[in-house]
Amino acid sequence: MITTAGRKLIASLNETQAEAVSNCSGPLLVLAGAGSGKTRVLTHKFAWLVSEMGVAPSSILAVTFTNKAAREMQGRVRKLLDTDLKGLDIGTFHSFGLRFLIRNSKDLQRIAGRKISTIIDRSDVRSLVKGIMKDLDIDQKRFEPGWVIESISRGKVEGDQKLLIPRVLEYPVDSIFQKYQQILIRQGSADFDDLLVLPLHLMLNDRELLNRERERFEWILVDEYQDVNRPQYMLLKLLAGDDAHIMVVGDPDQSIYGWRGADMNMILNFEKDFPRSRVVILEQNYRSTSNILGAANGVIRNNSRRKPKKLWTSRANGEKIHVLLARNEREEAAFVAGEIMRLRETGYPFKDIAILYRINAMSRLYEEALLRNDIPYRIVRGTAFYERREVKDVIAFMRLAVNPFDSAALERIGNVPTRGLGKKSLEKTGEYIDRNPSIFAEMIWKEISQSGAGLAGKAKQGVCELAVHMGRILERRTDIPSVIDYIMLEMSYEDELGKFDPEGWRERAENVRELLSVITSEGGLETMLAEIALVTDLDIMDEDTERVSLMSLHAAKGLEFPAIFLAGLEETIFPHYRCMDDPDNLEEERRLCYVGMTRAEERLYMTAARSRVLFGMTQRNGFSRFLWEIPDEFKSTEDRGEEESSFAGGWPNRRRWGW
DNA sequence: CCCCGTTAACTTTTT
DNA sequence: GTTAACGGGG
Repeated sequence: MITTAGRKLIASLNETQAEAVSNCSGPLLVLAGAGSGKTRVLTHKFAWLVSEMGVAPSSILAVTFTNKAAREMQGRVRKLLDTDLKGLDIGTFHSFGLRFLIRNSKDLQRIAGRKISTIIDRSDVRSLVKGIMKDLDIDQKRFEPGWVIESISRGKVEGDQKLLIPRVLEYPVDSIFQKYQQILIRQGSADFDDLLVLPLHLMLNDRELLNRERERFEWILVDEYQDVNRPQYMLLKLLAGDDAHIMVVGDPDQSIYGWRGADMNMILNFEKDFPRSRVVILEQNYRSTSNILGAANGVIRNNSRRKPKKLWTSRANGEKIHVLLARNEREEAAFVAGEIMRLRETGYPFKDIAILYRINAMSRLYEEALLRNDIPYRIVRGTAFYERREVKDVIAFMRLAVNPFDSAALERIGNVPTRGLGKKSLEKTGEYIDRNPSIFAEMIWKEISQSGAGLAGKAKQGVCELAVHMGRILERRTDIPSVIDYIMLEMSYEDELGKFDPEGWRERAENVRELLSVITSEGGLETMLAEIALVTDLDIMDEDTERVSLMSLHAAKGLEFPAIFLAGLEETIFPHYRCMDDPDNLEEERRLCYVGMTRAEERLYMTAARSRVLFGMTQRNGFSRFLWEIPDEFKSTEDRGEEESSFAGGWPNRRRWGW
């Protein structure tokens, strides 16, 4: 029996969407092609569960990949249910993990002997690993820190979560890992992987805890299932239990995070993993014109490992894909800017337009072209907003205040503004803190402000001052705006910004204030610090401003724009040279291209340059194979031809031959 | 011990 | 063009 409310919920859906929403009899896999209404299905499912199945909203766990997706889902669910629901558990895997660890912190201490006060991000991990490598005398040229970090992460993620030991590692990663882990535990910090692995560890070792968590969630909804990695999968499996009230939504063709450990097999094997499961395939695309869809299908068709799926649309053909083969990257960028102006005249506001590229290093080129044409833009870096120096500094002040054992924070801002604490003194201070018998931050800072941490002279004075400041921050811990004021004014960090960056300090100070708008200040300093690490640039982008968006293809996942420029379509850039040797990686690149193309609703431009100056070198790499994979019927190619050789003198790094 | 200049190296994608 | 590491002067 379906209620009126239920009928209303379903009325706006097509047949397969409705099937996905109303079928609650067992595990459900929704294969949702690009633009087929996947978020719609998720939100309606949520509402259906509440209004038709009588499930309490708080016992539905909904996980997404970005905070932005979570927020959007939350908003749409609220609207559908037309209530002011509290306790909606919609968030990212990582924020779920974090909240899990917070609410089970006693068990975390008991079972794993760990306490989480800080989440460390990529750059923290980087400096930590580099420091360790230095200590262990490991050549950073032979073993790139980036590679080491990746190996550590892989080791952790693919390890034995019950025993909490990594996969077998080789020298030198094994010894670095050990030290790394030791430091994390001592500092009371967790990396991103810990947020997934530690909850698993707890549930695998404590039956009662597992049951408690299982009972919490009657239903589980998962977005972007094609991008889950092993611990995420295990988490879901464990929480779902035998009766498996779970619906996952995803598209294998949009799996683009394999390099980060995402495993497409999870979605390909769903039916085997979850017995008695059903599959619903959404193939009608509501987003793009049929030319765009045809072109995208033409590209993705070249992948061998996929579930065949034929997306279709009832929309008109629309314009053909405009392929531009430019002479050089400057011409390409100028074309993009010019075309944007033209589009605007034909009725596309700037906010409907996006430029996508494979590597962030390319953003500057298009940025400059837009600047020259007075086109407003914003760059969306997928990376953490708080990786901006000023934001990071301010957070480091707070982190250190709350957690004196956070040596990364100490090193970062112990001497900011300068107070006579050099590298050596900071090191000594760190050691002194580690030896401190107290575990309470207040007492540690108080003690140091009197003792001077065993230092002498100027350094002693400096460390006392630092400790006093830290104490003051703690006193304000429930009032975050006042903490920020204290740091900016009393600790004269604002002056410091002015010294460091005389032109941009105003904007930087503004960024710090922006921090306040991102965070929920209830819950005080500690909660905020934990959550802030999970907030990215993407999450604070304001959609309504009249600006063109610039972002990497990865950052564009889940977004859509009426007009899209896909730039830099040249071999070794896209596909990227580090992905070209291995067929699996190449297929991921192709999926990335597919993702990019299907972001477009009406207009799609794909541009390439015969020669490109990148990283200070002129390269001629040939046009991307993806361009040739687009069937001719869907594209119109504009070839600007060869560069005139008489201008060859203008190329400083031009190779002598090779083309 | 700190600061500032220089040089050198290096550039995928990110929760 | 950019940031990180290094070395010499204060």
